Amino acid sequence: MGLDDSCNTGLVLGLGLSPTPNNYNHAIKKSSGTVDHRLIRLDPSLTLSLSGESYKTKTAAGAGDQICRQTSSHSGISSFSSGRVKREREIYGGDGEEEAEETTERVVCSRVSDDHEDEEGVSARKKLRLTKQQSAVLEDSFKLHSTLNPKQKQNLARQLNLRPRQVEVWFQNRRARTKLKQTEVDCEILKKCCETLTDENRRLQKELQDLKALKLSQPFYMHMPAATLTMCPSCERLGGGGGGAGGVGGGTAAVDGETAKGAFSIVTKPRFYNPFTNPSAAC
DNA sequence: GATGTCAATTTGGAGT
DNA sequence: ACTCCAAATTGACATC
Repeated sequence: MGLDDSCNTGLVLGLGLSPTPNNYNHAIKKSSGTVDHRLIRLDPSLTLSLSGESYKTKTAAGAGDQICRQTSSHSGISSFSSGRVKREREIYGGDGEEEAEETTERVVCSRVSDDHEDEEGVSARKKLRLTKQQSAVLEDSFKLHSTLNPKQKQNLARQLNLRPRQVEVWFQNRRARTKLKQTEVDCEILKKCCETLTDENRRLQKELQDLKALKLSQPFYMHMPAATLTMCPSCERLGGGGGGAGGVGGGTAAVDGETAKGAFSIVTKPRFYNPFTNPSAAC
């Protein structure tokens, strides 16, 4: 609570602008660096390297971790797939190599962030809860860039006394929350749009019915080709209504020049209203 | 105890 | 092979 109460991430809200699973993913990815979804290049250089030696030692530490975790993990069901091993490598080596040796034992067995434990004096089993200050800093950072490059991740981790992996997870979850909220916003907009269109459709249907009723109520002579007298509702000019099913070709010419003499002497063939040549559109 | 929140985990796809 | 990420899920914790 309070963490994402305000979704003021600076994201542009709007239909068609929300990130879809695919373009969102592509928008934030670049070949050799990380870029946020606004395409701001943060750090073009991506240098994450490990020597084989340090990798081995840290992986070995991870093995110890595995045992420890299975007894102290808050979930207790971590499976440690191959992906998990990769994670361990990242957590304990990849980003914070200077403190990896120091923290391996500590982090591995306490499982929960030690700073948290220090602050609140809770057991290692208690779930980590970021402090308000940590959340605030992360939020600020997220406002600047919704993705992190390794350097930024490491800096944040050091600043907040968290593991880089925790920072990374926080950003992942934060992006997920942002997207969820965006989806909700889009859904609301679509709902309103649908309501508007439904109303408009209803109105047009009614208008059509009124026109039909009006047409039926006219005397016989008014049943003469009505389309020849179509009047543009906006400019109130008489239109030719040409191009209809019955009046292809000479229809328009028949109206031109003869209109002033009256409808009866003009039209020789019935003409039908063609919505695609609606005089209104021509105005 | 039902529910919501959130950190953490798992899985799978994409890029290199 | 490796990294990064999104999406789905799990489980601890808070709130009512």
